[in-house]
Amino acid sequence: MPELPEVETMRRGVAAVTGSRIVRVERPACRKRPIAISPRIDVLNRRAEGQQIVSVDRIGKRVVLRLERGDALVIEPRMTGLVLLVGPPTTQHLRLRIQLSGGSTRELLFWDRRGLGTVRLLMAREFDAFYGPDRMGPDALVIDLKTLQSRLHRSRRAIKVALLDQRALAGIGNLYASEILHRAMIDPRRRCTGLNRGEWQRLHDAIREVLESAVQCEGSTLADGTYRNALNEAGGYQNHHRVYDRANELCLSCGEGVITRIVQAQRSTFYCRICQRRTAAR
DNA sequence: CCCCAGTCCTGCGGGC
DNA sequence: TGCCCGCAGGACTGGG
Repeated sequence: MPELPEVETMRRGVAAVTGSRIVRVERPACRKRPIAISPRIDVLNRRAEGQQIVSVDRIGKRVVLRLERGDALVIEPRMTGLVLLVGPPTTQHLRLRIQLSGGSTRELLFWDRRGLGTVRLLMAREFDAFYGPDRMGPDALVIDLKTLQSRLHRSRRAIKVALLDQRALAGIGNLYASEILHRAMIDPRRRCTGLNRGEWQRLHDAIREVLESAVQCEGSTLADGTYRNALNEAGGYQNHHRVYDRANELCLSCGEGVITRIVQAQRSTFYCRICQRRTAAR
């Protein structure tokens, strides 16, 4: 679930580790199947030990700790992962403990209930193979209209599906894709090729507006309560959701349309049949 | 190029 | 009451 706003909140929450040094990275004893860590933890430690963290960045939906020798420790929370500075929600799902020195923070934690998250230490020359421009599009928070349009307008896919393509633009996931298209008043089933100039403009505005508000609210904590910021506090943007997980409820914008749930590319899409009326272009 | 189905994983809730 | 099954969707892979 963590998408751009949640991961950006995590990044900001742990940015204070900048300047600290990595003492040791360890996997706490955990009855669950271990998450994917590369390279092996002993090799990772040999490379990372003693290195200073020079910045905490975000690339798409990942938190990136840049190290002084050019390495990058990339944390990918996927569905249920959290990057934390304080005690985790449960000890049994604590996956990684990064011990630090030289700053105000003693340790940085990675917690993940489902264990789909990954952690990898990449050397500078490896980085682009994983997260270079061939693999990751421009960040959704800063992409400009022309770039957005040029990256998507030739695609024959439905716009909702295309927005999830991290090579086209990075950061949007299933929840925000529905919210963005509702704000832009575009039917999620429309093909990219059929969108007109005004619709691209509305889409670009909506991407910016939805993601910026969600970042301000520190992300969305859904009913399962999993997502938390670095201090284990819930986000607030769930109170601003207009369509996500609201199937069969009335649209909060027009007050008449019923929110419909459909499945696209094996994922739920929510939209208002009235606000997001399909046009002839399909 | 694009699309789809399968894979990983855990906790929850519906149905019987 | 208890158990099974399907679902949630991040990213990736293999096949058409």
